[in-house]
Amino acid sequence: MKFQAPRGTYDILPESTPLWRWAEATFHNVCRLYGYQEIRTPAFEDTALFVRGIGEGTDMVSKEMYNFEDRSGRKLTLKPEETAPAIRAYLEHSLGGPDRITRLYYITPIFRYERPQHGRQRQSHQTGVELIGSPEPDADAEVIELTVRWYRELGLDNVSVKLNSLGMEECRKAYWEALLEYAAPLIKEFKQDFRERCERNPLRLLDSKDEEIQKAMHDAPTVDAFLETESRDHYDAVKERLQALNVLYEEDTRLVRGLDYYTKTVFEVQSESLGAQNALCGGGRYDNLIEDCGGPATPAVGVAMGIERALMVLKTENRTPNTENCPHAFAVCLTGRRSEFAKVVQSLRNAGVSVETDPNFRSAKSQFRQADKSGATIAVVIGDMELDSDEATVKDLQQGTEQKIAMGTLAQSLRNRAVPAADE
RNA sequence: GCGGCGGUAGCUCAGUGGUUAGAGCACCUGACUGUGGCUCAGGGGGUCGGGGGUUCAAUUCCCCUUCGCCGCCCCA
Repeated sequence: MKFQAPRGTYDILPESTPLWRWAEATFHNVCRLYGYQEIRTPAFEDTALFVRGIGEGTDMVSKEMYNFEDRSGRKLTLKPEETAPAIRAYLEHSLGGPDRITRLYYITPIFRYERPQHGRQRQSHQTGVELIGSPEPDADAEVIELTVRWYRELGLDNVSVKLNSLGMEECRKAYWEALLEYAAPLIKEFKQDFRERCERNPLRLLDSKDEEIQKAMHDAPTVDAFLETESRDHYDAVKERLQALNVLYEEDTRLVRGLDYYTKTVFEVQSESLGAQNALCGGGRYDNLIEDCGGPATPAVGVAMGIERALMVLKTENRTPNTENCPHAFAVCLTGRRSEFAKVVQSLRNAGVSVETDPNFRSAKSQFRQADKSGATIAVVIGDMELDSDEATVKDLQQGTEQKIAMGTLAQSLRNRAVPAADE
């Protein structure tokens, strides 16, 4: 085999596309319940958009981006996330304003140059929403509740949200310093690369999986002590709203997200069935991003959910729904008069009956075998006999029974037996 | 980017330093000159991931590479 999908990419084959369409359809429906409108943006953007939006020091920007130059030297990047592009489009087309509420949602591939492993690809797919224009805790709660609702619709009904508040810039700075101060005596013993990471973002000290570091940081100061009143009140109100809505959450003062733009609320949903890549989604408030992208100061909150990871959990928990996509009828051709056969099939399709055929016109046995395997519930037999008598032979593939039906009423008769069409 | 494990048919996997590399499932054909699922008989399909080395001889041993998996980092 000469060609294969590039490293970290993979094909979604016909056996699983119905599952994907189902997952996406549930997301479209959930978003509609809240009045979110879909947005689709290009696969690539100016590199600077991500550097600005996500933060220069983040791993995502410093080592995970697919950067390239086009023929005229423009610096471009395959999008590693959708929030920055969505905000760019929002500003570029004036979809809202600081005094208006704008609700956007998306389903998109994203690209990150990482070492692939289970649950982590170089191209993956995310659903997500952005609620723009509200500083209120009710907006945070809406986004979190929407997230949980999608998981529930997918059949993951016991997800628990990890919740934290990072506060605003001032308090974050103070907290960073306190953290570094606490860790100063320990930090010398850490490995070089980890030390550097801590200098870029001391919050990294908190969520390391290294046991030594975890032990050392056990008694480290936590953010909540540093939250200024406004963030404190906001955080309390978010929790109160979630309680009112019966959304389960766990406070986690160690919850840190890898993107610089978050302010105040951050949240994540995790699953044990995922292994090391245990995050199902990540989100939070980003009150400064829009201004940083050149727009007017506008508060916003959003979430991004990994489609692969949601499907992985369904799979490991054996809860994938039955989403097969079968033709309704299989037309068996037992005549050399192929044009006449083709016209019968066409008339059925014109009437909305899905019909599969064997373009190779193999033996009757073979065509019935194919009909069986296609999943069709009905075989329509068209041979010389049928064409001459103007009556099709219709076989029920489950029962094995046959009957003659006049060509004129064939389509109507098949439609009456039709299973409900797959929702599109 | 770092460390560890792996790659034999479309899929799941046997196998051996030495003739034409196997099984199950899947696929195709036939047993019925126009009838599927069950059964039976036959058939197609593999550069043993790729390259190099050791050897009289490599799918098997060694090195490199590629892809996957696990962990770290990080994240969806």
